[in-house]
Amino acid sequence: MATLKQVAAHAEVSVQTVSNALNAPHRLRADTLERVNRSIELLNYRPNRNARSLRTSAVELIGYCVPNWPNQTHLVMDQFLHALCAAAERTSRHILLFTAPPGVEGMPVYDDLHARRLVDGFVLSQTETHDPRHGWLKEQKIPFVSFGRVWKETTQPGPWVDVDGAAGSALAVRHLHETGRRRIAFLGWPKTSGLAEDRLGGWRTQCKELELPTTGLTVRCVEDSIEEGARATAELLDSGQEPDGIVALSDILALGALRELTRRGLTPGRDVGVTGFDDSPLAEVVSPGLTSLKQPMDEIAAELLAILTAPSDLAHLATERLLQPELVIRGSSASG
Amino acid sequence: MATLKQVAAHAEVSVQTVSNALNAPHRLRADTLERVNRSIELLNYRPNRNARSLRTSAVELIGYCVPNWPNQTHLVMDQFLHALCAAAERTSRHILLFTAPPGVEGMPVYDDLHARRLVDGFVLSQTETHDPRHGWLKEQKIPFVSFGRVWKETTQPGPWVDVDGAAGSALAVRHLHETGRRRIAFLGWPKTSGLAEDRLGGWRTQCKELELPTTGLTVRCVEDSIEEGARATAELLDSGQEPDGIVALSDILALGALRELTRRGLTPGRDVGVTGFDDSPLAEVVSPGLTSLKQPMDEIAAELLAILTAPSDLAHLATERLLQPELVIRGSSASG
DNA sequence: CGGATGTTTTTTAACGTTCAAAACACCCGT
DNA sequence: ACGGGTGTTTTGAACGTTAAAAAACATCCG
Repeated sequence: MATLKQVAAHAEVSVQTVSNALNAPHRLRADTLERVNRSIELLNYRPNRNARSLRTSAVELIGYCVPNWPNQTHLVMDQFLHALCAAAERTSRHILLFTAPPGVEGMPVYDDLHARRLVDGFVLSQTETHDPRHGWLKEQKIPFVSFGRVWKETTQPGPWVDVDGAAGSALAVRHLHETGRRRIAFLGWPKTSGLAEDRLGGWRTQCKELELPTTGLTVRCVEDSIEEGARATAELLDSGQEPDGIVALSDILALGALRELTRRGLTPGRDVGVTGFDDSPLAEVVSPGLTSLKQPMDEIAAELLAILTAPSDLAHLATERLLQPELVIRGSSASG
Repeated sequence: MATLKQVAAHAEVSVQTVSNALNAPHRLRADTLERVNRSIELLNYRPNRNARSLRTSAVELIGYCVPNWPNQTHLVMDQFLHALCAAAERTSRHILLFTAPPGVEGMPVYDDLHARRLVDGFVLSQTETHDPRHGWLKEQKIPFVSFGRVWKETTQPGPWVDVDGAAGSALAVRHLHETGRRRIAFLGWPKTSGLAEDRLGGWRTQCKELELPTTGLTVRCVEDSIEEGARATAELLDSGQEPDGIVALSDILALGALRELTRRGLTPGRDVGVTGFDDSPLAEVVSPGLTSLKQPMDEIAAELLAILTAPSDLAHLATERLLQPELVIRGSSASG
């Protein structure tokens, strides 16, 4: 494995000159640069990242804790990871995975990774209502950025990127309204989830704006399962509210809605329009296809990395980014 | 951030002694060790991994290419990653993610990561029929281990760990047989997939052994979707073969089967037993729950890491490990 | 007490890179 | 011819660690 020294010897220049050829080529005379580059090419030289990191004390690795507790966002985690990786690579960084217990128990792990210089900073996701990580990391002055707001806190420590769930629900409501629905229900989760409240709020606001009814049109599901979505839908259909549209808080719940509708001989998309959230692989694979709100993963990842890798003198700018989801329309909400 | 030097000064020993306290404590006199450890504790010292890696030329990072092409195993990717991470950490290693184009196009990326010393080696997954990576990496003498065999090759370059798909199918068939089914069908994929042939073979062999019929009881689905699974199931039901059990090659296809059965007024689990593959999160969340073959992720990850981190003098031992899937029984195969 | 033996600790020299400063080369105007 | 600038290249030191060798220190035994 060639080193700078060997390249330098081959090109008959000093070691530093080769280093400059790579990191500050404008400093070299054109002919020297070319000669050095030829030697680099010829010897198939690649800089040793450990030596570089030791010297510059920047490892260009970003830690991401791979979640293991069961959760709704798992179905799109691979999309997120891929986007995150790709975005990192665009700034010549990489993602380092690790596991940590949830909550404050996990903090030593974050601390350790940073202290041993395995990572420069962290991307947090799976943000929870009283997530202790943000405050702790900020206090330790460890760089991080959060995918997802810490809900119910008036001001959140540190930078974040999130998707506007309220706007997403509103988008779904408008779409169902445009396709002729007038009694649009919402399948949600208990109040404890900030995410759920956000999406619910968007549904309510948009319904009000369009002068659509909301009372009796919301059901809270106790867990994120197809079964529970079906049960909630049944409850809705039996309540006499006669919904002709259903905005579900997750694709899984929406799948439950589809199943219950089908079971009752109703045709999703024709009789009742249904939308889900997150545009998981399932949405495409189910029949009729499930209309769903796609999170702009590439944009999210790009923003996360932009914030994390911003030079520290700009670190105060634009550290809170609320991105818009996109409605992917499929058969489940075909014109009614 | 404390360094060895500072700890050494504090404990009034040489730098090397502190290093030894961490890497070869048996070499120190008990009282010295204790004194050094106190200083380490007090100064909250953590070794700088870059400096260590530079010196020892081992980074203790393992590369894993995050797949982006649509594929059946995505639904359990998060489980796999979590298991892999945890296994890596048990040997004080970590997983580094990267993206690369599929096939031979991606080889420069692997090469680069290794040459720049970002990783010690690789875990490959998403193994394809004519996967060029294995041969290439072996030729380059870059350490790797494959999750999944390269199919249709008599001898595969390099070590691998895989799950015995044939045994899995056989397990499903035996289970359906034990619960009273006698006409067990198989929902598969086209012949081009080695994985599909493996699982199909297991079904056929086990059926023969139990003297169950096989002719006319297999359908090949052209893609891995619920729709296609339902279509195939319909085809099966219309063929006059009257299957009372269905072994599906994936959870998604099995879901299609469940849907088609329900649509026809048949009760999955009572009238027809259905099993899927991979025990994705869906299997649990659907109703009735889907009986499915769980891949032993923790064991897989542990084996992958054991092979990858084996001292090179043992590298020839046990580098091919075929693990057994486990049948997770749920409502879809309740006693007939 | 002197040496042999074994244990513990220190010294020296790397690993491969980049930073800061110094050295060198060249051109220009006076 | 000389001082000053500008552009290019080299020198020396440092980043924090560990391997190998050397040195220092104990211990034991005859």
